[in-house]
Parts: sequence; structure tokens; C-alpha cells
Amino acid sequence: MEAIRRRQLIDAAIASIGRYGYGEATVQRISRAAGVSSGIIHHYFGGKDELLEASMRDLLAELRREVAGRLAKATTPRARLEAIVEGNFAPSQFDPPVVAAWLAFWSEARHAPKLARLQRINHRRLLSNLRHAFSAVLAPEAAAQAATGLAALIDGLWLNAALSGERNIDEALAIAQRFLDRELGDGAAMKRQ
Amino acid sequence: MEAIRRRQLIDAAIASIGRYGYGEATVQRISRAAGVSSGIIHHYFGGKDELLEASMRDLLAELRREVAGRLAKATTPRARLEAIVEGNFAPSQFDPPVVAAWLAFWSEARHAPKLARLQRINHRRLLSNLRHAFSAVLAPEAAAQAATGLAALIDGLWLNAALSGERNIDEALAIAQRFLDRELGDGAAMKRQ
Amino acid sequence: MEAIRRRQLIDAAIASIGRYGYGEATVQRISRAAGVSSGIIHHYFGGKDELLEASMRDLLAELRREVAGRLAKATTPRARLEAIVEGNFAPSQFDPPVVAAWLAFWSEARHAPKLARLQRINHRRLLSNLRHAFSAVLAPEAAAQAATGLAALIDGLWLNAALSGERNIDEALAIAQRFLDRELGDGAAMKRQ
Amino acid sequence: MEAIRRRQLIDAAIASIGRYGYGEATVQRISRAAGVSSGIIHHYFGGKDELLEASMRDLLAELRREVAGRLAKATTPRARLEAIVEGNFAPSQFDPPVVAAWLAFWSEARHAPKLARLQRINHRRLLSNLRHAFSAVLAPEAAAQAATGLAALIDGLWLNAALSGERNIDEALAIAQRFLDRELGDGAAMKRQ
DNA sequence: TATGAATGAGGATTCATTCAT
DNA sequence: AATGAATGAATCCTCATTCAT
Repeated sequence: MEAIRRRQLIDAAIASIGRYGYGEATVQRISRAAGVSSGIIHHYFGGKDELLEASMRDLLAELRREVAGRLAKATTPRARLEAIVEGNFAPSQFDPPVVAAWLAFWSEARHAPKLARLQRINHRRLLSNLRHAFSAVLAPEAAAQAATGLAALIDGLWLNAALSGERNIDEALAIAQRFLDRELGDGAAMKRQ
Repeated sequence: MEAIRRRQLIDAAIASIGRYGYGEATVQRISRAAGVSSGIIHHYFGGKDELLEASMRDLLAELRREVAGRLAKATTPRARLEAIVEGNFAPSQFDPPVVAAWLAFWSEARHAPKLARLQRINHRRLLSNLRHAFSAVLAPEAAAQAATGLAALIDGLWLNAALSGERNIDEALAIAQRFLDRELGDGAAMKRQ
Repeated sequence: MEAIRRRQLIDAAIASIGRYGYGEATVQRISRAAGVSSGIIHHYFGGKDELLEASMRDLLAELRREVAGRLAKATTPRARLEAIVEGNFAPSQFDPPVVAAWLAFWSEARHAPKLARLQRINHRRLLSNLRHAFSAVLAPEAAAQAATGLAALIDGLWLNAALSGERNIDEALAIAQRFLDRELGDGAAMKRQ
Repeated sequence: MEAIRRRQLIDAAIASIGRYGYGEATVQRISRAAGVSSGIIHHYFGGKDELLEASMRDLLAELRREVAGRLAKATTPRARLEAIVEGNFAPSQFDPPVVAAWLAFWSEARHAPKLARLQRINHRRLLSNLRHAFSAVLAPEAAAQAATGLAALIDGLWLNAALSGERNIDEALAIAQRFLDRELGDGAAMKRQ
């Protein structure tokens, strides 16, 4: 029962942020979207802030799943990097309410320490995953810079797609592939020296 | 008088978003930060939303100035591209309240048509600037893709620097330069064919 | 079963008033203190107000027992008066939760007719007991005044001890004895005339 | 303006406690009784609790005024003691809303440290006033006991009058006078020794 | 032009009560 | 007999907005 209600409420919270925006995602609206009474949020989460924190955790977990699932099937360094890129560009990450929620959490994280911590952990995992994959074919310094660059490119491509409303994921993937072509081409050469 | 007050209030609004967050930047706090009464906001802007819209316009104008100033001095295509990158990475763009305000506006823009319009115009100008500069040395299609890629990289690098709190601008610039090196190297070759 | 549950819940109600105050003694807290579910209160009492009324009745019954027990053993008028005083100053009447509950009921009685009725009955019994005992040695008018005075002294001494948190019962008893000394000294003289 | 509003709101708070009881004296009811909007309470007092604390302070100040005014005119120890008694039995202290508010504060003080402090100060002032006056004619120990006794009698008589709803102030005064007659008769004799 | 007192709608939260199990 | 999940009305409080000065 508890698991069901928490799921319902988290989904409703993300949907409400998507529909109304973070500041206008009220307890009233979220509970109505979940088809339950307003009091239930406090029963299961203790309060609105905790529900929103749980919602951010849920977004992060979903992204982690998308990446981890693809990563598990990858065998070469290049495939691992592509898995990370594709995980970040999975359809679930472009669902409009999800996009709105991500943006809201990035903004809120600046003033909510708990959200900031989640966001920091997420960012570090992405960087660490990328660096690890690049390290297989690049020298440490080059791997670090390539990781930072690809992380930025992933976020930037996602952001532009998210902000523009166009889900031109194919072009984003092509640009990321191109980035990989060059980093791995150069890097492989460098490492061979 | 009006110009002075509007300036004061816009600065106070950005500062308040930086200090308290978008949702907690109240009329009371903004007016106190500006050293004026709370009623004055409605006198000069008509309401809180209009002040916030004016503040976003102000951020955009400042960014435009940073880019345009550098662009005016650039003579080669490469210099133009670097001018755009450096304008976007100007110190003013990493001032913490400004960072917070940018993030807030990106988030809010999803639900405030007026803000969305401003953001769209800004994004198009960036893309158009980049495409124009790339077109001098790349074929149209390649120029478009390079522009999209660099725009994403700029936003992503800015975002990561902004979210991590570290203002490691030099690394960001190095990564962007590296991107340019490669696009222009390839591109020049392609165009020469 | 019913008797056991009612006892548990009344004790828990008084304990909760003692710990949290009247307004903060919620059904949730009371039932948790009793180690039962929240629904049980309505099952056995019909509602929160009825439980609180039963709790006040319980306090009154306990006070009555303290007085009646001592009164049964008293043989002289003076002993009867002392029995009443000592019953009112029994240790059970200074148990902090009981003190808090008494104060709360005095306050609530002004707006809850049922509680007001209980309190009125209690006050009349005290006065009647005192008057009856004084009548054995004082003229009717003097007995009535002595009874009113001693009733006030008892309440006032209890109240001051209760409010100050010090359970200086011995001093209170000494003062009451002193009052009796004088009333009975005078009174006896008057009656003898 | 501020002084006027605070006065209005304190009066309305006491009236509302009198009419509805402490727990039911809501911000809504208090502000309506004051003829102002509900938000104004937070504007002038910061919150409901602060208004209620200010109301208790007001009750205490009024009592202090009643006593101090009479005390200033008293020249003999006996007159001083009567001034204190009469101050505590002034008509203002039997106004029904005031009675209800006093009872409520006594009850609430057990769980609100700020109210507890006010109540403690008040009790100490009463005791100190009485002890000082008794000291002029009684030995220190006897004066202390007489003070405690009279303080209790005052509170008890007030309480019984308050609880019974009868404002039989004359009988209360007569009983207090009688107490004084005896304490001072004995005491004077003792001191003369 | 500028103030800040005042409003009252709307927010999160609490809680007595109900009821299916 | 007993549970505790669920409800929704009522609470305090916040805040953008208005307006007399």
C-alpha cells in the first residue's frame, strides 16, 4: 500500500511540476492529480518538501537505470561511452514533465541543500563513468578533459533540446558521436605514441 | 528618476533570486534590497511578474553586450567564434546571483510564455551567430551541425561550472578551444575540397 | 475488556495533557500513549470530547476517594476538616500530569457545559463538606464563611503549589492548620456563648 | 497607528478567549472581533502566539496597575495589605473574558515557557509585596507564612468567584479582612514581645 | 514620486473522524 | 474487538496587490 501510494504521489508530483511549474505545483494539485486527498502527502512523505525530494531522487534513479542498463551490455570503451550518451538521451529523459522537473530541480538545488547534494552526486557519477571509459584509451589528463567535455556536451545538448521543445534526439546523438570520433581518434593516437 | 529606480529594482530582484531563490524572492525582500518601499515595484513595473520579466531581459541584454563587444573586435571567423565563446564565459555570467537567476528563468520559462519567448530569441541569436561564423569556413550543413554542437557545449560547460559552484573557466575555455580546433581543422579541409 | 480499555485511554489522556497540554493532546498521541490504535477512542468513547469528559470525571472521582477515605476515619469535627484538607492535598493531586489536567479542565469548563457541570458539582461538594463539619462547632453564618474561606485557601494553596512547580505540601498544610486553629478557636468561643 | 492596532488586537484576543476559549480563539475570530483583516495580526505581532503572549502581558500589567494605584495611597501596613487585596479583587479582574483569559493562561503556562515566565514573575511580585507589608508588623518567618497564606487566599477566593460565575466580591473581601485581622492581631502581639 | 498599512486569497499542514478490513 | 489508511475541513501564515496619505 505504501509503495503504491508513494509511486502515485511521485508521479503526480512530477506531472504537476510539468504542468504548472515548481512553484505552482501545490499539495492540492499534486494530490488531485494522484486521485487522493491532500492529507495523504503528509501521511506518506511528512510534507511537500520531502515529496519533492523523493521525486528528484526518482528522476535520478530513472536516469541511473537508463545508463546502467546500457552500460551492462557494452563491451568496448567506445561502446561504454555510447551507452552513457544514449542513456542520458533516452526517451524517458525527454518526457516534457520530466524535462520541467529536471530544470526545476537544477534551479531549486541552489537553495535546497538536500537537492544540491543529490545533484552533486549525480554529476560526479556521470563524470566518473565517462573518465573511467575514456581512461581505457586516453592518457589520464586527456581522459579527464574529454570526460568534462563530453559531460558538458551531453548536458548542453539535452538542455537545448529540452528548452527548444524539439526532441531532435538524432541530431544530438550525431553530434555526440562526432565528439567521440575525434576524442578517440586523437586520443588513441596519443596513447599509442 | 524612473531609469534609476528600474535599475535599482532589477539589480535587487536578481540579487534576491540569488540569495533566496526564485520562489522566495518576494516583493518585500526585493524592495528592501533596493532600499525602497514595497509599493514602488507596482509603480514602476506594474507587478512582480513584470519586474522579473524585465530582470530576465536585463540578463539577456548583458550577455548580448558581452558577446557583441568582443565580436566587434574580431576580424577572422575563428576570432568571431572565440568572441562568442568568451562572451558567454565572461565573469559577469558566473556571478552567483546571476547564475541563480539564469537557472530560475530557464525553469520558469517553461510556464511563462513571455519568458519562453525571450529565451527562444536568445537561443536563436546564439545559434545564428555561431552558424554565421562557421559558414565562413564550413559547408552549410557542417556549419549548422558545428553551431549546434558548440552552442550545446557552451551551455553545458556554463551549466556544469554553475552547478558545481567552481568557476573553472579556464578549463571550460580550453575545452571549447579544442572543439574549435577540430571543427575548423576538419571543416577547412572539407571546404577546400 | 471495555473496562480495561477505558482505564488505559483515560490514563493516556491525562498523561498526554500533562505532557503536551490540552490543545496538543491529540487523538493520535493519546492512543499511542495507550498503546492502541487511534480508532479505538471512538469505539469506546464516541469521540475525543467524550474521552476528555470521562477523564475529568476520573480526576474528580479520584479526589472524592482521597477525601472520602480520610473522612471515614475521622471522628471529631476538627479531624473531619483536616481529612478534607489532607484529601485535597494528597500526593495524587500533585502528580504533574494531574495538575496540568486539572488546570486545563478549569479553563475548558468555561466553554464546555458538561465540564462546567462537573466542576460545579465538585465545588459544591467541597463547600458542603466543609460547612457541615464547621457547623458542628460554629454558628451557621460563621460556618458558612469559614467554609468559603477554607475552600478558597485549599484551592489557592493547591494552585500556588501547582503553578510554582514546588510541591511544598507541608507548608500548605501548616497554613491550612493555622486557619483551622483560628476559625475553630473563635468559633468554639462564639458557639459557647 | 501601531499602538492603536496592538490595543485593538489585544482586546479582541482577550474577548475571543472569553467567548470561545483559548483553543478556539482563532486568528480569524480575533481579527474579525477587532474589525480588521486576518493578516494584520502577523503584521503587528509576528504570529498568533506572540499576540497571545502580549495579551497575557497586558492582563498582568492591568493587575499591576490596579494594585500599584491603591498601594500608592496606602500609608499603614494594614492599608497596604488591603490595597493589595482590593487591587486583586478590582472589578476589572472579574470581567468574564478576563477571567477566562487568566484561567487559560494559567493552563497554557505549563507548556509555554514564555507564559510560564510571566506567570512566575507575577506570582513573585504578589508574594514580595505581601511579605514586605507583613514584615512591618510581623517577625520574618511569620511574615513569610502570612504572605503565602494570603496569596493563596486571594487566588483561591478569586478562583472560586471566577469559577462559580458569581461575583460575590464582598464576601471575598470580608474573608480576606478576617484573615488580616487575625494575622495582624497575632503578629502585632508577637512583634511587641 | 513614494510610502507602508491593510487586505484576503491561497499556501502547507494538522487532526478528529470514518470505515473497510 | 481492533486497526490504521484515508478524508477534508479548519488552522496559521505568507504575500502580491491596493490605496489613502
